[in-house]
Amino acid sequence: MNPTIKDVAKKANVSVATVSRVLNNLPGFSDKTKQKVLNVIKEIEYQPNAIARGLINKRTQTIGVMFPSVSSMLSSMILKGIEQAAHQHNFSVMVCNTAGIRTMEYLRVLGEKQVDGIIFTSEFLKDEYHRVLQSMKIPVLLVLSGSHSNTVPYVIVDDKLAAYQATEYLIKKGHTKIAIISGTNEDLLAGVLRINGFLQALQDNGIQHNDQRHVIGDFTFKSGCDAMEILLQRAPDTTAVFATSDEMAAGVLTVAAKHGIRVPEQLSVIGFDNLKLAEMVTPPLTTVEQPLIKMGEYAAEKLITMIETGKMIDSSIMPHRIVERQSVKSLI
Amino acid sequence: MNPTIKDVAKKANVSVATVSRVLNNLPGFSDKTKQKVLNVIKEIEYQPNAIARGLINKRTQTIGVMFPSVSSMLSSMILKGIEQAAHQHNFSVMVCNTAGIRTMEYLRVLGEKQVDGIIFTSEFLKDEYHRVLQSMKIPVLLVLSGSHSNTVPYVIVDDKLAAYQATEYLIKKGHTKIAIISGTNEDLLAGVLRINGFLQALQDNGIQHNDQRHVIGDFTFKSGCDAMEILLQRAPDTTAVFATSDEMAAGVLTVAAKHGIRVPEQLSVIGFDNLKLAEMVTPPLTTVEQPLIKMGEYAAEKLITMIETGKMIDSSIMPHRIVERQSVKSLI
DNA sequence: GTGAAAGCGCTAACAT
DNA sequence: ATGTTAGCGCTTTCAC
Repeated sequence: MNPTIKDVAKKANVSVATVSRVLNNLPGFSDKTKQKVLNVIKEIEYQPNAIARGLINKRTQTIGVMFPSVSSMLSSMILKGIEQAAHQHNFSVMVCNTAGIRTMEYLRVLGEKQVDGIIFTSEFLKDEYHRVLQSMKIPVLLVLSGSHSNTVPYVIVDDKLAAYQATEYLIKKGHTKIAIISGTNEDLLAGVLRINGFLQALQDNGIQHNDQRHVIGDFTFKSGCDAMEILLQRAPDTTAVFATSDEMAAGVLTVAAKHGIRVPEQLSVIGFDNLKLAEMVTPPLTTVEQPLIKMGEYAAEKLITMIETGKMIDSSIMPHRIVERQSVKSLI
Repeated sequence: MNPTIKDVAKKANVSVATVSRVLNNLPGFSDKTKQKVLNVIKEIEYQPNAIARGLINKRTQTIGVMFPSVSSMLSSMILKGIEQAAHQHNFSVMVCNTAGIRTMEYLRVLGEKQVDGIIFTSEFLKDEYHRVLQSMKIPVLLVLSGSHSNTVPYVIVDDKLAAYQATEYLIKKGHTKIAIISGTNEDLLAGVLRINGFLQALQDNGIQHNDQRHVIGDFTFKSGCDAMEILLQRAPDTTAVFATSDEMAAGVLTVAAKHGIRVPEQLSVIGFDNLKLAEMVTPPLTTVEQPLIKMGEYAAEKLITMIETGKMIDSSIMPHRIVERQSVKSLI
């Protein structure tokens, strides 16, 4: 059996209360007792039991993080940020790969495990989830996602503006035959918002949008490939494509290469996310950066603030920026 | 306050013991009491408190996973497998991003949090770590890593054989001027073993190795780029390169493109890992696959077996295979 | 088949 | 400054 607080109390000839006091730095012990206790702790290699602590404190110092897909490059960046910040504040993180389906089950598990808060990523917070989250009475934060409720704070970038600027970037380089490979309109954030930003930029610059230049994907590489094949059929005179995820942009690159279309000479492409992938493809991808690690850090910090103060915090829009690499050519 | 077992006992007019019995399906209650209890549970939305359970059962149903880098594509694949299997067996997973430095600290945290077992990935298990792990008296499993101890089971691929076969693959395609971009010799697994496999294959096929064709990297994209630049200086007549990670292989591709060297026409390249990245680069990368998700799943299952049975399990070598894509050209 | 009670390892009154 | 004690929410003897 591992030594308990009783063992150190006994060996140090003090009460468990005193040991607890020095352990938690509460007032009420002399320097000599402190030393005595500390020595015993070291000697018998005592480690406090966080489970016992949690039972009484009603705090487990752990947060749960839900991802639809842990293994995506996007998720792992966010996770990195979350983990970093959480650890700094003495919290641990439990990961849940919902695969977009086991969400309710995980919510139950996290509830039973008494996590102090939950971060929800990349998946719209359905009302169904929101309800159980409310009954759990713990803080929740959304990263790269939204909800119908205005009581759940989120951390996102301004998707519409970012898409607007990406499109404008292409326009400023002299492109007018611009295509978009986007998510669906049902996707309330990364879907519609980016489409709208794109459309708006075209309109503001007096460019007529041609629906043949809009293909729907699902943010994955595969869907980017498929979308590009379709685009090549429908609008072969396109000179630039805005793919609303780097993975899809990589698909565009792959299919372009397959068809002997040179990027950026014959076709310009701009992505979205700035994953590590973006600099690994050929040519390196110009893209809209979402500060994913920062967003994760920020989210964890905000969540922990909510946990510790019990107060709501505001949602935040994080800054995006265009990272210029070599996949866009200027026509002028 | 959340309802406790007492609340359901009271409301169902039974003792807490009985509630506990039906909760855990222990013998000793009639069908009617069971129904009564179950109804109350549903009615007041009672959820057992896993923390209280853990305190008494000495089992938290959670495992800790240590990664030197959570955000690497390799780690996230393994994590996906671990998470999947863990969840299936009713375990949760706590992730720890050691960044190769906070390991000892995390070990302490995991100990205090009373995790039931630990999976250690991609980082050699130093004796220092091993000692504290032993004092924790919980099962440990290594994935893609090793230790000096033979009491810690691991899950790996046969790195030497895999490297041998990758090299042989190149040789069979008629290549003789083969370079390797590898990890260091200090890296006891992915480092030396792959180098040795490479060397052995050359030797077995009567090909003289030229040290100018060996450049050291650290498995990252950046190091692959740097290594490729060096290689181009030192041995420009190389016709094929074996990069012992896909990320480094991607670096080779990038630098080759920058120098106008066409792959695979002028230079063949084979990678290692088969990350998603491998099919996203241009040209799609021929590579040695490590079944990362499977390895994660397998590791979690084995660890859980150890936790539940208290018995040691054997180490396992998982099958690798060469995935042929388009980065290698046959010279014959 | 069911209940009373002890206790897991700790913290937090409340005494002294 | 330090000790005693009552729980936190649960499981598990041991009675009945």
